[in-house]
Amino acid sequence: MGQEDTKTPRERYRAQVRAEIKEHAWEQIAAAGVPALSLNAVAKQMGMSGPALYRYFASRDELITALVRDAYLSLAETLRAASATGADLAGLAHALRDWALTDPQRYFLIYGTPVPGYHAPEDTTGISDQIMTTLLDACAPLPAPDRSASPFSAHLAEHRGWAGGHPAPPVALHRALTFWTRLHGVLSLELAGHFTGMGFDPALLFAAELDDLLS
Amino acid sequence: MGQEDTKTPRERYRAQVRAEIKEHAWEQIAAAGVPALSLNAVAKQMGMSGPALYRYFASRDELITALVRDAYLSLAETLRAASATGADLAGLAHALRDWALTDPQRYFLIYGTPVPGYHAPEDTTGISDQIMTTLLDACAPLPAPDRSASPFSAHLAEHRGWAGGHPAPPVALHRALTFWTRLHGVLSLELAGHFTGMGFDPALLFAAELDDLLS
DNA sequence: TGTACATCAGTGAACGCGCGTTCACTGATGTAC
DNA sequence: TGTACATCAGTGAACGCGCGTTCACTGATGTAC
Repeated sequence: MGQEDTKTPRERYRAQVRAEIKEHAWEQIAAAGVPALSLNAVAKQMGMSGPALYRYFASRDELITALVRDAYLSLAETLRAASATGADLAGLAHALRDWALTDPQRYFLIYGTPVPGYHAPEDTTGISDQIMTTLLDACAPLPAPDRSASPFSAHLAEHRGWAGGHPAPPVALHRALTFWTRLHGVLSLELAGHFTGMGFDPALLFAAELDDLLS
Repeated sequence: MGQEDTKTPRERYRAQVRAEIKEHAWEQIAAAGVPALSLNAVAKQMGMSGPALYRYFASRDELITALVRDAYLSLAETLRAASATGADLAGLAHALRDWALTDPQRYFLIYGTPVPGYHAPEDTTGISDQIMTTLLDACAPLPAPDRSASPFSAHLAEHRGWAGGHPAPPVALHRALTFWTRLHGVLSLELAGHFTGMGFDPALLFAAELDDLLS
């Protein structure tokens, strides 16, 4: 029953073409957003005929699902890698910001406007658990904030299912959550261009929010 | 040169049909998002032929632009009305949350994923100025926060163009900005469904963020 | 090493669809005398 | 109050388009003996 651990040339080729398709799909998304993603356009860009792509993705939706999963994985891996090289919470914050600025539409594919009917594939919950674990690991060693434990921290202590059994204290749970929501708040508005023309430096606002999280 | 102040029946009729078109457009957007908005589908829903809508909107883009402006106006008016009835910053926060929960896709039409090419019409900047003024009015009378003035507040003091000449002190500018970004962070993640299955109560998280803003 | 066969990537034609938008028109509503 | 004319809302046909997707096929790549 020994399974072959080396991929056949065909398998390698398939994986490579799949990757190339996703590459071009990302370019299209970056240029005009998800709604403009078209299988035929991707095929044309690759010098192939439209139907050829159906050897690699069963449908447009399956391609998008693969892109969503890849985006999630990329973010989780980016944070995990930063954490592995000794980054603290501030390091994670900047890794997150850099990742988001690299490709705003990739960020929005995860955290942007949801399509009312669509539900993300199930395995993304596992990946966001992994992200949460990385955040909680970075929050746990921090000293408790100035203010005494909030009522919401108490609420979190009783509803910590999302932490996946992580032994972080309530204040760490609270901090990880606000790390997520506050930085998302600043980042998403910045990426969407809502700060342009306002005059201040978005990077400084981000830094200020981060500072507040660490205090 | 006296201009008639009473609208002709035809003008009244036109305004009413325009409103009805937008009404149906909102229903479609609520059901399947902006990309699914189709002039023909709206017309069919109204029992009209497709081309008839071109008497009221020059193109699909112009209809969307009108919807964006209406959404902005609705939010600004909601906050202004709350403020006029004596609401403090906490009152504005809850008015904002209620407004967003009423129609998530309307919220996302303003603050959601941007379409790379598209730029909002210019008059929206005037409306968001109005929103900012309402926020600043509510922030001005609050006592300075515990922590001393942050470096970012100093930065804002020198880059206060977005405040439209409002005489609020730097800490108020900072508070109005974080009011916006933090509540948007919590709200947008909640509306996008990123909290579902996590176990905690999004309303309590919102309240906790608001509490922190007021301290 | 060479031949016979199976696998499978990619093509081209075709389908049905709904989209935004134009155009020439009909018929009702409003205006002027 | 009645007639003649202008305005304009709405229709139906039509255009061109690009989409996702299917299908029967060709030809190259890999496998088995």
